[in-house]
Amino acid sequence: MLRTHTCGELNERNVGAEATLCGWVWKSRDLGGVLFVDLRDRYGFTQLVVDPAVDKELHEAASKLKGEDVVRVAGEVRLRPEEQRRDDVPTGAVELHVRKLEVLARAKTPPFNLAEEELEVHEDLRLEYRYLDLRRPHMQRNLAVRHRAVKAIREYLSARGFVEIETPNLMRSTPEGARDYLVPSRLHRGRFYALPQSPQMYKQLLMAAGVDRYFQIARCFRDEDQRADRQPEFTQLDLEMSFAEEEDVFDVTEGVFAASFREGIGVELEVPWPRLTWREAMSRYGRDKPDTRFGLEFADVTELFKNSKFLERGHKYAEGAAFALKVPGGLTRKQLGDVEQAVTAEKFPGVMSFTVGGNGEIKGPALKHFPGGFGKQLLKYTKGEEGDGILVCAGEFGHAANVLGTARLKVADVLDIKKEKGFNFLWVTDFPLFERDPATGEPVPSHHPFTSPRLEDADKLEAAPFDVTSRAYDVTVNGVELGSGSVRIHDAALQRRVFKAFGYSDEEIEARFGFFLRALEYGTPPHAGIAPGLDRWVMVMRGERSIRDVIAFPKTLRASSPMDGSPAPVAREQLDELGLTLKDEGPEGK
RNA sequence: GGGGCGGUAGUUCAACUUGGUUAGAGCACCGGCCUGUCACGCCGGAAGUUGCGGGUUCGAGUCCCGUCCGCCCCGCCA
Repeated sequence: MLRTHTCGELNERNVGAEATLCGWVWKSRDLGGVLFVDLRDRYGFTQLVVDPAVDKELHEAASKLKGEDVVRVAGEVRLRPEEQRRDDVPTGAVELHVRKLEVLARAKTPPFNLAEEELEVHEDLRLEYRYLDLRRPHMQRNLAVRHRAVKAIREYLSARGFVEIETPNLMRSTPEGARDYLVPSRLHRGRFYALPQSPQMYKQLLMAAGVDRYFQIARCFRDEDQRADRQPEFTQLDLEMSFAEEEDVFDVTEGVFAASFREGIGVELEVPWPRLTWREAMSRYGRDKPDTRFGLEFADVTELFKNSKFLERGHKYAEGAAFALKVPGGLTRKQLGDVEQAVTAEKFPGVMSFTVGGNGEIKGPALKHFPGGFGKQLLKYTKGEEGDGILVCAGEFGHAANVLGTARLKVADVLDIKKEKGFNFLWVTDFPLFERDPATGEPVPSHHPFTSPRLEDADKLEAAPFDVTSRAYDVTVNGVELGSGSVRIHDAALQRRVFKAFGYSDEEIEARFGFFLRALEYGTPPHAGIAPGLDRWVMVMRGERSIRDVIAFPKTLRASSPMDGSPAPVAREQLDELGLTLKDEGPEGK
């Protein structure tokens, strides 16, 4: 190695020793005589001292160093003068008095300032020069935490008998679900592979293969519109267990998260995690991924709206419900305006706003729509007190809950009560197998078709699909959905019925899933699993707002890469070889 | 597909509300001074197709239209 130590390593114990360091010039302070240079690498930074009185030539060379030059320096480790020691960095007590300097690589002036700790640079610029962006200590830490988390995951699962197995990245396209990324085949003209949206069927086939306990740090691809927490390619911890039920998956998942938080950021998670049924989550928080770091729970006031028009409007197919959200101390006019704006973005139904006046009198413009006893009842349900605000939303169950859920999050936002109060992990269970299309009333699957219904509900699959509860579960933390899983169907006949209930014809079932059903006919054990998204996982660990900050080379929201210019046009010959012609060249032409 | 925010010096921002002479500041960069700094300090300098195209106007960074790029949200993500 060109170095004897890293830049984060030297401390009091090395005083008097000779050391050779390699690293990037970070910040330098030229006092005219003595020159200080902070030399940085992945491990930290060390202050170099160059004294012209010791070596004039060396000092001259050192004073020409610029930010991001890569150098190798050798010298003696000395204690800093007493009053100049820093205890906020591990190397703060010492400095290296340079005797030899070698420039390994010169750097052009970087396009943005790497000495700034904050990430506040236009993101397209950060992505274009990602290798510079990643040099910053903050990003180095993100990469390191991710590595430690993955290492802990592998160790934890391996110790519990899980086997890591790779599954194909070139597979058959399945038009349902997310849009596939397609890969044309050269050897089979006109045919295409798809990149996996998840290894779902493969891992179930591994259960059929007797693997018993499988996991994979799996790359997944979905060609859908992006968000701060969604990338075209992302990583899941995919795992599956045979002869297992919900409790077994919960136990392993809690264990693997606890291990990763311990190893990754030194945080001890409390397990087991609380559980909420989907219905409870919706009725109390208006989300299937509730942020429980603050209260603001709903009161169910459906009873007050019985026989009212509010429950009939906009939900001719589904069950109506009404919820109330008490805001202790109320909201200012501006805060209420912000909340209302957040809610109207979701269109209907609206949120009614009331306030509690002196001697328990309810006030609000919507009051005129209700009979006299309404106010008193509302107060009773919400336990409102003088000065409180009460927001109410009534309509179809899911919509009303969701709209008030949006209001709840905005209220927490404007009152600034979210903060960072640890990690509130939560299981959400008992999802309905089908949701209702609000426009048509038709059943639409709320999970993938391999999710087992509760066996006692299986009879209702055809007659009353909305009454079927699935054995699906989500793991969420602080309002972020980290992953979902389920007990799977392992019986071919039941799987066939569910495919049909999902609306597939016999022909479609055979063409797309025939091989899979066949596997189920050869003795597939009961099995269950889960697939938490690793990017969000690490994002939450690091308190980042975007998964882009925990991915080394992410794409922009438009799925492009400013650094390498992908996606890019390809040569005509490449298309010819694949038997492809373009209908048009796209907006960029060529 | 829809809505919102943004794009001004290498960079982070100001000037835009109310159109008006030469578009400013911090950091970075270049030059000079400075021997214990750690956001070193002081003096000076260079640095701009105001994303791009069009329009209105005597005059546009500023107003209007279009377009590109980035970010945030809705739809979408079985």
